[in-house]
Amino acid sequence: MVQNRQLSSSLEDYLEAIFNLSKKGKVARSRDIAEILGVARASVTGALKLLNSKDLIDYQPYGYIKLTDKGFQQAQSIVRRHNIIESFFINVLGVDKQIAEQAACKAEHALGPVVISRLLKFTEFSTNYSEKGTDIVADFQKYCRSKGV
Amino acid sequence: MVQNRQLSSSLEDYLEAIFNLSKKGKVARSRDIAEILGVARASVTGALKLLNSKDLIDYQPYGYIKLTDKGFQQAQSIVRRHNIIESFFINVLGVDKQIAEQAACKAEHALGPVVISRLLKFTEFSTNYSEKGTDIVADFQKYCRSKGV
DNA sequence: TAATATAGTTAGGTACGCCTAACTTTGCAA
DNA sequence: TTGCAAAGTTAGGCGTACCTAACTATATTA
Repeated sequence: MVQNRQLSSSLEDYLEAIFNLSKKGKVARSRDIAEILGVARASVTGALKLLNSKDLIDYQPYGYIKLTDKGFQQAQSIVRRHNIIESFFINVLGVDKQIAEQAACKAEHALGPVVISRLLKFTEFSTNYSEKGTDIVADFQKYCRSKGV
Repeated sequence: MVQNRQLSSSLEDYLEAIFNLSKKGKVARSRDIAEILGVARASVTGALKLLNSKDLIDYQPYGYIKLTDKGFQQAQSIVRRHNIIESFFINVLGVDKQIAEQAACKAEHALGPVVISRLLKFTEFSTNYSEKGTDIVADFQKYCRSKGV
């Protein structure tokens, strides 16, 4: 293990990809990580070494890639952030899933805990509000259409 | 002039800082740019050369720093994005100005035009909505307080 | 089981964005 | 007007995050 300070955006992306691949019952494979992140296989190897040295994955050359407990925790919290943002974009702003996903990938590295927690609350809130006879989301969509967006 | 592809986040920040300094009637000075962005003076020099080569500022060593028309346009659109995001954070999410500013600085490089335009619309919308007897913003604040956020 | 395709690694290189240290230029004050 | 502090530049270096090319290990399949 090497250091504990914040992961770079890039390493967060690798960790997230590993998490998402593992979730599908599959073992995360280097090839797939490269594919998902759009980088060369050699770049994945480098990242795996770093994540390993930070004790976030168990990894040795040509071996399986497995999240450690610590890595799993951290990946979960990254994915959670991602989902909060994506869900806000889709369910409140009404952005297309594909664009929302893409935007969430980038924004998840930019938004701090305060904003994230407010976004979550806002998404909850607008759902609750809908139940009380005032459908914010629907009205916002209407508003957008009326403005030609 | 060298190339026209998208500015890096970093260069956008420099351009934005120059714009903001110029706006205050002041000539943008290297020292101040360094201060605002929290980088060494030498880093500013490097960035100025790049911005100059991209025809976004008029600059020569030891000379004044002035935005070109093209640079001004681009800076304006960067600042506009920034303001849309910051305004949404403050006026809809109810985040503190200081945190909102900071978050907007980062998010402005992450969010694409679709999301930005929706954020703008949403901020407009929630204001309009307030005028019609349903104050979303106030209700959201209440909701947050009730959830202890 | 040997040949071969695929996965993964290593080595070496590039671009970017920052840094420090040492230098030059500029501007102000004695 | 000179001389010193501040502003700005240059040179050189570092870390991150990529890349390609060439290699090694693993898996497949004939």
